[in-house]
This record gives sequence, structure tokens and C-alpha cells, in this order.
Amino acid sequence: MPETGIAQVALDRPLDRLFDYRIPAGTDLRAGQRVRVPFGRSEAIGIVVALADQSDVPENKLREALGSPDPGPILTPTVLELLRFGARYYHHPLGEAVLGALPPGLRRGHPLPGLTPEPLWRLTPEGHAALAEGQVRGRRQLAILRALPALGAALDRTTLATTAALQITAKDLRQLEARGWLEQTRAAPGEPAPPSGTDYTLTPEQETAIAALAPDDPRPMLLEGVTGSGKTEVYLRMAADAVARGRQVLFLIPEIALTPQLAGRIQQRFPGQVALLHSGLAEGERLRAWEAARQGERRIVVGTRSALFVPLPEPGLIIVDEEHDSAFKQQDGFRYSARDLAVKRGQLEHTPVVLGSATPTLETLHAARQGRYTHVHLRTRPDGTQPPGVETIDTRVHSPDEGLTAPLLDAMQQTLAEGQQCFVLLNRRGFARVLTCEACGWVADCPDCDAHLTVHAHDRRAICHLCGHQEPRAERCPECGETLAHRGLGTQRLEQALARHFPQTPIIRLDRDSVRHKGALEAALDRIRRLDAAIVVGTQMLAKGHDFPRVGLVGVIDVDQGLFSVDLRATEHTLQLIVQAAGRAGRGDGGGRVLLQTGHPDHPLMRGLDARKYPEMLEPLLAEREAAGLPPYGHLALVRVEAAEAAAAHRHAETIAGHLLATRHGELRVLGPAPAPRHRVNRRFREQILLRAAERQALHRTLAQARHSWQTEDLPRGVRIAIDVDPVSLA
DNA sequence: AGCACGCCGACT
DNA sequence: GTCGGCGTGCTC
Repeated sequence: MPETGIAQVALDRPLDRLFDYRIPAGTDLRAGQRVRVPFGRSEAIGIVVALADQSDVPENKLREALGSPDPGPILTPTVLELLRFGARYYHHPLGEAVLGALPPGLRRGHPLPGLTPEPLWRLTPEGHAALAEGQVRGRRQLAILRALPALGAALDRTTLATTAALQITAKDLRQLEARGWLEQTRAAPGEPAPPSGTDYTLTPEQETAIAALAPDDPRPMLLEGVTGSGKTEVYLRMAADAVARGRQVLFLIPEIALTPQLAGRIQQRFPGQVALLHSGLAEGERLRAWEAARQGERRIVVGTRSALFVPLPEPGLIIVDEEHDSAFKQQDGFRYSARDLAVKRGQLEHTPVVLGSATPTLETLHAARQGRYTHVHLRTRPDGTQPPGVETIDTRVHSPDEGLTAPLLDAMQQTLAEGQQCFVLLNRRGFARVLTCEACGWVADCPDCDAHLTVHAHDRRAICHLCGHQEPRAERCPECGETLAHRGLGTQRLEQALARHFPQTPIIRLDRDSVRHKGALEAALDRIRRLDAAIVVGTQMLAKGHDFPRVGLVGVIDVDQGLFSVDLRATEHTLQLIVQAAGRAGRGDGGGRVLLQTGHPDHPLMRGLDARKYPEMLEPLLAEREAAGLPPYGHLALVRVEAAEAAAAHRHAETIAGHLLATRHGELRVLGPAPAPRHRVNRRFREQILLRAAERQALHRTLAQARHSWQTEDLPRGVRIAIDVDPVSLA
């Protein structure tokens, strides 16, 4: 029987190996190509990872591949290499990593979509006139027309939809065309549209930053710039250069839903050339965007974490905006950091990487100081304003009532009187009210998790934020029969308290609950931008990337919570939050104030707070990390063991720890096992082991060998083990 | 992970 | 008498 070779195939199973298949005679399979294969009693879709002449698998076990849905590879060699690296680095099964990099449709074996060029739409003179004369009646139509630049430039449907924050169908556009208000034009790739307005002059710092991007320097560039310093314009110019050189740009952002403005701005600058990729897209849309990027049809890919693995035929530049954002770290399954792997991808593709942030992580700053990254600063804002300083309010002197102190209320009063807005931040998500008995101390807990149930203002239910468990809200204490009270402060309650203090002032709440519905965030952002004096209450979400022109004051209700928490990065994250929040204030005229309510105003960390000196502020943190051998000076990995019973979780965690100790390399500490901070979640118990190594290599060798040894011995089934390399949080 | 095979309780 | 519980074993 003539042999044409062996394909080594990655499959979407949590199995840490590849499967060999004979390539059918007359068929050509290549690395990166999808294959349909018989697997056990059924079939599966896999990706050919490598080809070989022969296999170690006994001849009688080898089976033949069934064929490929594609004419050739759909993943480029570099993306495949990146996935192999990632699977090795994060100690995750290759098959899950590789198949996870595909849009869901392709993973299930659907054919690649055909690409039909999307038309661009622009205003006709009649449309322009109709808009100017207020003849456009429908709200929807008005929104669509308004989203278009006044004259000339044209946008595709998706760009229009992002800009207008609407679902726009082809039918909507054809209707407007029939009215004579819109017309179609052909896509003309290559030329970016001019920056908003006509004469956007770059600051000298922006010019320097752009000039500093040397395509042949293998080092990533840290672009450190305060909020409002014009990082986006720098990105756009760099992207335009790459596109002009015939290259593609990969632009990673933490969360599209929170920053529709940025995505819209990129799309407006490169009409018809942007592929937008995020989990909010419908499956078909996502698939088409992916394919358009893969074919080189779209020159700019804007996307969240998972967009990192999009194959690009002509890569030229990778940008990671808000590089400090923890959304770049996947928190389950394949726990990769898209930010770190973006740096790796840049190396593999020989493409410059730009990491931008107002508040870079300690790791990034450290790398920049060591010269592993180039470092460019944008210190001034094009509009000449300065981020405000930070003031503290001593909560031991001014005791808060429902979270609010008198000095904060006074300052808000004054700010509102000047026609400016106040932002009030509650720095922890899910910090809502709990049901408690003031007589005996009973608290309503989740039956399945280590968590209190929280109550929301509207419905009559109590909810667990960890597992979603719901139950009717009890009125009386099951222990002693007393009437139950609602304790604790959530954004909802804060909103009510503020409404009592400022009955005449519009109050907008911005948190995960209030923006759950489609378009709710856009509506809220729009309302904030339209209003003058107003109060906005919210979580961290409020401090992220939005441009608000009239914020005169930012108040942080309980800064201590984050600043003095034990978790590895809590302090760093809180400092970032404060700086980002300060960046929201004082963008307009008249400066701005940042007020922090704290019980420790004399703490060195508190006294050192200055939003204008972010890196200096981190010095004490860096010193602490160095002394403790923590990142960026040491390297961490977390091994979590989960089982249905507490004793089993602990026993097996001990076994795993034993494997780790036995295979220990270099300077490596095995800490634990200890119950994980949230020991019980969803009726399962979790133990964790922390590994700390001076050298990265020691960590990886130990993990690889220990994992091998615990996989070859049989652990009972119900026990699950997850490895988190470079964990963002130890919780 | 799926998906089967395999040996013990309450039902048409 | 069987339908079905989820324990363990394998997938090129």
C-alpha cells in the first residue's frame, strides 16, 4: 500500500498529545490545515500541526484522515508556532489552544466563508441638506446619517453600526439610498481618511514617539502616556505607516464593549479596511471578519484577547492598548496573557510591538528600565491641561454616612455649582448589600459557595455573585426570627444616598448591572457627554478609556479596600485606578480634583500618591516585590486542585505538591497546598499550590516534569487540576 | 472532554 | 424480568 505520510493532528480535547493519521493517497495535507478524522467511535475536526514520514503508533492502530474542509492551511506557520509556544509556556493541552484559536464555526467544521466586498456608504448632497434642514424624521435614520462624516469620507456598514451604536441592517441603508440621502461607493484601500477635522497637529512628543518606532528594532516599545496625551493619534499614525508599506496591523484592546469610541475612531480613519473581532459579534460576522483578516482583505484588525491568534498574511505592526489591563489574561481554560504573547508574536513575525498605557504594569516598567523595551513618554496633553493632584479625606475624622463624608459632599456641591460633573467610584465590583440579622449576627450565605448572598434594590431575591444561585429574599432571621437588615454599600445604594443629597441633579449609574443590556452603555455614555452638571456613580468601568469633557471631580469612596489588600496586585491595580480616574478629571477648563476617602492618610503609600508621577509612585511596590522575590523579580505559577469534597481536594493537592517537590529544579519554592481564597465555589472545593522561582526556566521545567508524572499515575476522575502561569491574582 | 462498556436498584 | 445509575478506560 503506497504511503503518502503521516499527519500529526491537534484535537479539541484536554489531552496533552497529538494524534497521528495516515494521509489518504492523492491528498495533500499541510501544517495549519484543518482535517476531519475518525476519533474513537465518532469524528472530529483537528488541525494538522506537523507532518512526518512515519509514526510511533502501531500500524494496526493508525487510521486514515477523512479529508480537509479547506484547500490549504488556514493558520499561518507563525500563528501555529505561537500556539505551540503558548501551550508549552502555560502548560495547557496544545489541541485546546489550537482549536480555541479558531472562530467557533471553523472549529465545528463549517466551510470558510466566501468574501463579498462590503460597499461603503456616504452622504449625498441631498442627504447632507436634509440633515442640516432637519428633514430627517426617523430617530434611527437620523442616527445613521449623523454617524457619517459630514462630506466625502465613506463608511462600511459595520463601522456605521459601531459609530452610531445601533444594529444597522443592509435594508436600513437601502432605504436611505432610495430616499437619495445615501450613496454607495467602492472601497478604496490604502488611503487613510484624514484625522478628525483637517489640521490635527502632532505635539513634538507625539512626533518623537512615531519617529522612535524602528521597524528593525526587535524590542517592544512602551508608549507611556497620561490620559489625554494623544496615544490614540500616535497609534493611528503608526498604523497608517504600516498600511502604507503594504502591511497589516493587529490592534489589541482590553474590551470592545467598554470602549466603543476607540474602535469607532480607528474604523473612521481606515474606512472599509478594519476587521473588528470580539465575542459580542454574531458567529457569522465574526467568521467573516476573521477570514477577511486572514485573506489580507482587511488591513487592520481591532480586537480583544482572542484576536491575538488571527492569521495575518502581511503583518507589519502589533499594538496593545491599555497593556496593564488584566482583561488580557484569560481567566479559565488556556490561561494565556494576550499582552505577553503579543510580544512573542512580534518576535516571531519580525514585527514591531507597541505597548501603550498611562499606567504600565510593574513588569513592563521593569523591562523598560532594563532596556529590554524601548520607552517613549507622552507627558503633555495636546490641549495643555494637567491631570489634577490627589487629596485625601480622613474617614477617622469625617465619618462616612452611607459611604459619603461631609468634605466630599461639600466638594461635590461646589463642583456641581460650577456646572461640572462629579464621578463617584466604588472601587470594588459586587460590593452590594448583604442580608444580615442585627440581633444574632446571622448572614445569608450561598449554599454552594463561600460567599454571602447579595440583595439588589429592585427584585425580591438574594443572589450569589460567584455561582448565580438565587433564592427568595428572607424577611426574618431563620435563627432568631428578628427582622433582617441590609448591610454594606453597593453602587445602587450609593446612588440612592446621592439622590437624597442632590435631589435636583441628574445621577447616572455605570456598573456591570446597569449596562447589561445591549446599547445601555452607549446610551449612558452619550447622556454623560450631553449633560452639564451631573453625578456619575460607578465601578472601575468608569475609569476606563472614555473621554468625558466636563469632569470636575472624582471621588473614591473606599480606597483602603484595594490599597491595603493582601492580594498580589491589589495595590498596583488600585494605584492604576486612581491615576486612570484622575485622568478623567480636569480635561476641560478649570482643572479638577481627585478626592480619596481613607482611614490611613498618613500611610507612605497614601502620601506618595500623585497621579502625575505614576512610575515614581510604584517605587515602594517594586522594592517590596524585590524583597519578596515576586514578579517582576521572581516568577509565579499557581496550581489549583479542585474536587467535590474538601478532604479529597486537600489530599490530592498534597500529592500534586509532592510531585512538584520531587521534580523541583533550581531555586524554586513550593508553597502550600492551602485552601484557595474562595475555598468553595459551586459545591466544589479548591486547594492551591503556589510556585515561586527565581528563574523562569526552573518554573517551567518543574511544572512540565511534575505534570508529566502526575498525569501518568491515575488520579481519580472528579479531581481537576488547573495551572495558571504568571497569575494576575492569587485569589 | 466525549463516549462507550459494565455491573447493581426500582419499575413498565 | 429490563431500564438506567454513573464508575473506569480509551481515543492515532
